[in-house]
Amino acid sequence: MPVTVLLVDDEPLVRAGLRAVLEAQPDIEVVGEAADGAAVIPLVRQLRPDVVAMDVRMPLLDGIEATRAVLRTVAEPPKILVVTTFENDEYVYEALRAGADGFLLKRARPAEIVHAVRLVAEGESLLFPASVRRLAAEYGEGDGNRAARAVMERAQLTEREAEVLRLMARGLSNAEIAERLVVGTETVKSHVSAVLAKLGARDRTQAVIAAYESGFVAPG
Amino acid sequence: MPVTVLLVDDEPLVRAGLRAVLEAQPDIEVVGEAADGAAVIPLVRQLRPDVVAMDVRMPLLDGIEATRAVLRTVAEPPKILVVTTFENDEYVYEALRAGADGFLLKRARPAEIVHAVRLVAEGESLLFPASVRRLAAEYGEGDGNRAARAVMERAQLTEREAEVLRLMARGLSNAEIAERLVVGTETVKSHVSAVLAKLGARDRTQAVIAAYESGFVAPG
DNA sequence: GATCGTCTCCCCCGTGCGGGGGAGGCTCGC
DNA sequence: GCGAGCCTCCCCCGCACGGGGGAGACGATC
Repeated sequence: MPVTVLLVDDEPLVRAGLRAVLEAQPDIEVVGEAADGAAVIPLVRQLRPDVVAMDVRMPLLDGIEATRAVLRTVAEPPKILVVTTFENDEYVYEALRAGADGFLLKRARPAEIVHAVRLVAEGESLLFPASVRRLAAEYGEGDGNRAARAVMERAQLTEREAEVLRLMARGLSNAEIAERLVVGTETVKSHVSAVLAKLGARDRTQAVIAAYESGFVAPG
Repeated sequence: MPVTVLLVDDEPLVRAGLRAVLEAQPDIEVVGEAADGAAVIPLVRQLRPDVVAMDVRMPLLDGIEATRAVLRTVAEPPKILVVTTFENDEYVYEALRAGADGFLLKRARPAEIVHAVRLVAEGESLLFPASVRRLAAEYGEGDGNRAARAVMERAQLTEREAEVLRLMARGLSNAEIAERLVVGTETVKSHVSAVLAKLGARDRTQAVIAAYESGFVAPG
């Protein structure tokens, strides 16, 4: 059974782009489109998508309000993936507070977009740490950090995973972590993979960046 | 021609350990030992070692004063590698300010110790980022950070290398950095290798940690 | 008793990474 | 003119890493 997606964006071009990227995957199916947040609720009720890819800036009802509305009124709501255009970062953590499961920059590569859809469909919350870093760097203090912190809290790492992430953030290799925790390297690899998936990180470097950006570990 | 090393530590056991580790390498030769900082200067003049591995805490003349004395009085002074026992972190950045080229925890693995000696012998300054992180975590704010910052300043990254490190700290892969800088991936690999060598980092994750710990990049 | 989540360990497999070399072209300063 | 430093690109090579599977043991929860 494929992952079903509903696209919500006021720009037809963006919808077409997302559709092209997602439908290229055999396990993802775009079941509908909407041009405004106001149209989302009936469509969600009718189509029962697994994931809603939702723009934040839209006329009538923006992505944040639409997210709140969906989560408030729909039983077994879909996962909400907030799509942002890079300029409107302050909306991002608002959306996360509203209950969105992750966000994504429009300028992300196709592979990243596909990855994001699959991850939220599986119930993982995510962000791309590098994206947060970029946002934070370009729009003053605070917001990017709050967004990252919000995602880290939502990441729901288990105790063991958090322990592994802390050791990763101290520069240890898998073998060294295994030695430290007195377990096998395969076990460590399992935990590392879980951490990467939950944080939406591609590799251990991005995971460590997320740890710093979110305040999970602090410099100095 | 092998790298020649002078060992300076008041504990014979530590000297014996360092000697065993270093002499196991065909390209490293321990040419002398001293039990106190006061004996260092004549020995340096006589033996002309490439590297002095110096403990910080010693009777009569500590490692910091000994470092200052050597650099002040000897022409073409050797590289100074400060060996610390983990408890005395506040001495570390003092030693770096005094002109030491790097430091090393006694509990480092043999391979790391050898690596450190080779690096400083080649003229690179270094530290082990994970070690700094550890120090900083265990002894409040400031000191570890200052030590890391001092090393980062001493690392003398070129403009290009600094640019590459910034992109590494945003989670980009070598291929992505190459794309961004409009150069080949082999070029990026060269820069990355240079950054790792200068920072004494084993992999890109440790380099990013060093970047955060030193304030080279800042979270939020 | 059955289910779920966590922690543990195992397999295969591709590839990005990093070490080890080398080399040409460029600018700058001596 | 000549070297030093930097940037660029190339080769070979081993390995840690990470994806994608699966599976057993344990405790908590239902």
